[in-house]
Amino acid sequence: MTDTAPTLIEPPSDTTSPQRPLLKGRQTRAAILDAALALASHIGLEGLSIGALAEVTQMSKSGVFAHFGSREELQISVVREYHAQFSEEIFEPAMREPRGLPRFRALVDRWFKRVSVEIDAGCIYISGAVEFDDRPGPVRDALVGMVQTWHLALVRAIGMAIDEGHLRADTDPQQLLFEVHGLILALHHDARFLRRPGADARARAGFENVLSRYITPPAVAPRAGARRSASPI
Amino acid sequence: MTDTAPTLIEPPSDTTSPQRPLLKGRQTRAAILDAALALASHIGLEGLSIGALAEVTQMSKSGVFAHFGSREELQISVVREYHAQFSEEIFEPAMREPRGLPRFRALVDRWFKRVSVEIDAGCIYISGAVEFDDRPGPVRDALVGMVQTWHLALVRAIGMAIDEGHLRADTDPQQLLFEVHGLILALHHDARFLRRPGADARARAGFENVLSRYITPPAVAPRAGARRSASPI
DNA sequence: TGCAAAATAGCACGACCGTTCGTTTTAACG
DNA sequence: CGTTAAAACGAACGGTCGTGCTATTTTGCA
Repeated sequence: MTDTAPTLIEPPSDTTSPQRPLLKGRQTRAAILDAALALASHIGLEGLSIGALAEVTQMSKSGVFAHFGSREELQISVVREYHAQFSEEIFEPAMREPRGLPRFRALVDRWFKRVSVEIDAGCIYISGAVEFDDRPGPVRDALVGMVQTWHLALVRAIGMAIDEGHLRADTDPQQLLFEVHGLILALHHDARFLRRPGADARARAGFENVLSRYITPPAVAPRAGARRSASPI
Repeated sequence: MTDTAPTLIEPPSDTTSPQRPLLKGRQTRAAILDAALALASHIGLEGLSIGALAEVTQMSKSGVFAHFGSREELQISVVREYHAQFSEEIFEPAMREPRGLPRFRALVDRWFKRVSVEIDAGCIYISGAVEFDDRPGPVRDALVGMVQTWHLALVRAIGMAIDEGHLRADTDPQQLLFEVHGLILALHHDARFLRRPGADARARAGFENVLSRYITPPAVAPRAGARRSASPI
């Protein structure tokens, strides 16, 4: 293990040395993948069609197809690409925050932004989860693996916040994650589907509400059901 | 307005008098719709195909098709059918509970059950929301309308709980709904997609957590003149 | 029982799907 | 340069899709 920047991505088991084959074909593959990601964000992974992709990229169907070998491999590549972007835009910057509550807050904050602000790019983790919850196969496996990786990272961040004393010692990290994840999903639902304007504020208010129950009480006798005042935020 | 049992369904504007055409065709239509509902629960509304439906119901494609006139009308019919079942199994029984917190609890409890226990029938409101968040048209409109009807019913129930003094007077019904809806979505995600065993318990624990923040404090000096009855749990 | 209408079947259509194959263009490199 | 392999194309295949037609069967009712 060398000392690299934190990432959610494990190196792809590097069988072929990637030094030589950096031909021009790679960059068209990247362009196709970009278009595929945008397309899948709108119509879903199952809606991805090679024909539509060829039209967007101004290529022939067979030209697009050759880069992936099968539609399923294309879908998996899109999932991996999304994972990479997700890691780069959300996980890695947040990991530069100090461990504990600030880092957890940064993770959730960027997650909120990603789900709500990005109008033209629905979250593939969310849409994929619904599309593939009853569809076994490699695509579903890839999705599950990456969602679990991301959830594990959040649980770790919560654990650190407990260790640092920012969150109560009896906090159940999985339960906290469940509740926060619910806010993300409700935000996605209200913003994208119902197109309600205030969804972002609702999610953030909900997050503060959830957090207030897990944050360490300042210095009060721990009586159940008691209100708590300000704390290290 | 006659005094009917409470329902989420408004009468279908009855242009053609439905008295005569109660022929045998109606019940095959109902059978098709049942199969379509089961099919759509697995592969989604977009995955519904008339060919697959014909195979399941042992009919010809054109025979199935004739009952709806178009695929889109079939999808809308499925949404309406789901809405009717949802109203019958969740809304109507819960409306027989006493108004206030018990009724709201009953609504949420049955909602939880519907999303988690029913293994072979994913919630079409949830899958439809993801499938149609970027797909304008009559199907999306129907989905949005019915989800909003259901949410409105919940907001009304929350409002009654506030009026009854079961919930704090400063409760924001929309915010409470947002947080509870998040728990539903997280439950759906964890149970159906990740197939985590404890999702149901997490959702219920989360509900109690959310509720504890909105419930009227038991016997503290009341600031505003809000009436309260015996602690309704 | 007979008749009209409703319900279903059968067939064909154009469009799009993923995929294969052979050819042609393009890019990399000595 | 020329050579060679990679990359892209074009056409075609079998298949499924939704949707029109026209028959044929079935149903409800006098």
